[in-house]
Amino acid sequence: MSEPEQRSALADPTPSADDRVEAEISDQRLLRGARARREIARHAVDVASLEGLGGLSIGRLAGDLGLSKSGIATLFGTKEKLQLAVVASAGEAFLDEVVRPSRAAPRGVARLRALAERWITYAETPLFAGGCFWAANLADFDSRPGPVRDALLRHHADWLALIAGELRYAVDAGEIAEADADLVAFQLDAVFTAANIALRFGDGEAGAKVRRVLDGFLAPRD
Amino acid sequence: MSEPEQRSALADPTPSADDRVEAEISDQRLLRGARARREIARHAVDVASLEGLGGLSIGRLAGDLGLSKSGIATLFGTKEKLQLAVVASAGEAFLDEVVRPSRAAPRGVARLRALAERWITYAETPLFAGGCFWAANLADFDSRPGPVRDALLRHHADWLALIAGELRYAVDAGEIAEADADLVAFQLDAVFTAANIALRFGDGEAGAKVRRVLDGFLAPRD
DNA sequence: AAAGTAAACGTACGATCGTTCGTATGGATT
DNA sequence: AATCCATACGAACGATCGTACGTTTACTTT
Repeated sequence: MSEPEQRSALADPTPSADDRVEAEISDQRLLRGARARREIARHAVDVASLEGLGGLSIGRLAGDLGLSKSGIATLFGTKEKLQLAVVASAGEAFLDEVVRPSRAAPRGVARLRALAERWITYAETPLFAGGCFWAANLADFDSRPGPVRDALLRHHADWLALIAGELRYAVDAGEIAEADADLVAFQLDAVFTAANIALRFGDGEAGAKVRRVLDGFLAPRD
Repeated sequence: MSEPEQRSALADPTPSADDRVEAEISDQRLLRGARARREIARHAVDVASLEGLGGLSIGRLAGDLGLSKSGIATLFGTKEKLQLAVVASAGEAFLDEVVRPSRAAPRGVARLRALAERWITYAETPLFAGGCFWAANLADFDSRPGPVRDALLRHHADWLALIAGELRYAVDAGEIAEADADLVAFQLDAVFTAANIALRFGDGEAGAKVRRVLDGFLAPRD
């Protein structure tokens, strides 16, 4: 199984993690399974962003994808493992859509703005049919202990750490005034999440609100 | 059916709405039904704050309360009506626990602080076993059109309007510097929601974070 | 006293849930 | 060539879901 480990997927470099994994597979059977798992998980992310991870059902997925219920069941073994695969897939997509592109921008304020713009696009686009996958599921699982909750929490912590890190960089570089990076990151994430919900409820100004809040925090120091 | 109407329950005065309704009932049968409905809905709020409104099941409630499934079904007619009753009950509880007590404080900054303190207690206390009922369910239903979504949205809009109103008062009274009340309300609500999730994930400092953010917004003008 | 109505229950329905078993197929290993 | 293994399926399982029907009980109305 090699060892992908779990040290902050959001900070990890290297393009497209599971493509690399698939490239190492020589056995055609395992490759087929890996592809099938990936495709199923990707569709499941859409469903879960709409109905929630808890509302996911194997039968629903089978119907959507024209597969058999038992086929999906054998591929993932158990529903919880399916949910974990869905979380991992959503993490990959988030990495590709939001985090990685922002690395083109220089660290600090510029990268924070890039992250925000990417995030707004990510939340507005029906990439995930139901909006932000994390916002939809963190609340669902916050009172439901288990591996799925842990995985969601881990991603959230990584995301907060990513924002706080850029904020600290911006402070150290003198781009913005001294500030409690963790608290500001907390606020920014809160605004992201609230904007996602506002978007889902038809508030077309949600993106603009995010930009205005961000402007407030990233004002040049004097 | 008299006419309770729906003009911003959060702004409405008068103590304890459904007690008043019950007082007007002379028919013992209807009174019994009203009481039963109320008790079921109250327990369902707890369950829904834990598992979500979507995860609510009549059978589960029947088991918890020692009633029959069909008994509950007849009392509410349909599951959607049950969900609406649960939303209404949660609104009443929120009104009693957070909004009404804060009216003891004078309008403006003082009342905002009172609201925040009340909210922190409300989120920390296992009044609702799973934390903030609204935070748990707004995300669930944001992509699920229907009366339940509308009811949740209505409450959320009332809540935002309540905060924004106090902010405007504080600005007009010269307590705080000029600010976009709607945007600040948006941010405060976002922080409340994020703090609720943080609390659910064991972050003991969530309450402190809310206070620090609030302090930032309520700093005296100059 | 008779008729009517709402609450509460038991039972049953069709549907869907997650999971398991047996089996067939095709690639890998020996 | 024979053996092993992972994918994929059909079928079936026990459980639970929301809902509907019929009946009993208690209270109100006529």
